[in-house]
Amino acid sequence: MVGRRSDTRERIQRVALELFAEQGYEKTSLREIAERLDLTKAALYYHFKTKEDIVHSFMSDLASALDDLLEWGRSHRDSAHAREEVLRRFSAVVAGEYAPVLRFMQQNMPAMRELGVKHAFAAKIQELFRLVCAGEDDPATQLRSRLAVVALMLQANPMFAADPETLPPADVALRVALELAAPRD
Amino acid sequence: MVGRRSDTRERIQRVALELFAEQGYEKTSLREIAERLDLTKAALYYHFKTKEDIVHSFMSDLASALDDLLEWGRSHRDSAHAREEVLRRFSAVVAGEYAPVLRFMQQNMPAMRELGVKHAFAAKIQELFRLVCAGEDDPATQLRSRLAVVALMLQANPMFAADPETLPPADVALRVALELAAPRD
DNA sequence: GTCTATAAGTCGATAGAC
DNA sequence: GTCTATCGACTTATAGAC
Repeated sequence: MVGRRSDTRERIQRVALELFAEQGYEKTSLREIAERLDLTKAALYYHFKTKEDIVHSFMSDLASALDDLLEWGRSHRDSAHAREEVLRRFSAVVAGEYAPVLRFMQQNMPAMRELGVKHAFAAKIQELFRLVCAGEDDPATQLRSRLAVVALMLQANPMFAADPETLPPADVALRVALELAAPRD
Repeated sequence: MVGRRSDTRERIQRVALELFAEQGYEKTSLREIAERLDLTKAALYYHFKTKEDIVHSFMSDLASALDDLLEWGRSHRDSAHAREEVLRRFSAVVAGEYAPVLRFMQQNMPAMRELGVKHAFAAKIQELFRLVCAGEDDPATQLRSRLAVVALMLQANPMFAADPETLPPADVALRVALELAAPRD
């Protein structure tokens, strides 16, 4: 609030995220983002140094949220309850305010690679896998643990919804994820 | 074999598929594809009318394979054994010769939408979901059925592999998919 | 079938006025 | 903070020689 003369910067972020996810990063031009906001390209360049900079701005927010999550997970290792809580918190991240960012990523993997943000994100997801599978080395158990995480991420992807128009409720995805990560009997 | 003067057309398809999956459809120029094959752009235009045409050429091959699969599934409805066989055949498709096409799709969803091939593919996946979940309407059961399909599709996506460099063996993915689609006890 | 050359357009980014 | 105007570097696609 303090010192904020206008919200143009955040409006650019929101519109860019939406268009990048819908049409793809490369296919979305700065001209199109500017037109949507009744601005010119030059105005965009006042708020962001480059087109890539817009992506970095919201990717670093997500990275911080994931780092907090992983830090909590690391400090509560080797507890079944903690593994469940990690899934719960991850579900809250991907279904909450960061859902548009998750959607952008799933729709723009090649762009993420070129912008140099894919590797860092992949590393965080890999650590999440390790926290959830908790040292189990049976390949099937590991795959189920990864699917638990995927079940939550897929909430941001309309393609895999039951009804293509309506994403499944977050609590269903969380319940299925928890049972996938639970030890077999 | 008969009538094939050269294999240039297939070499273009293979290289384009690889580059599209790696760098993205928009980011890959016809110049780059031509250079990789020691050809010129103009030579590409002899074999394909447009850049979009290259994509359509391998997407229609995959569509035929999926249509065969769905046709078989429709004619063997309401049998648990048939539902398992559908998953087995789908696994063979996505882990076999069509794996590069699946990988292209997962990396280029926005491009697929714009090329007008996304909707047809999404419809086939939705029908596959319906065949696998076999009329169950419990949301959790439906989500598990979708995850069975996703477990198989993810074989084409290195991001979700246990070891980022090595995709999990197809038989593990199939086994987990089968148990996800099986009725609960 | 493959080439050279070029048309026609879009893009990201910058300079400088206000 | 936002504008107009522009630059240079691409891109897809075509024409026509060989």
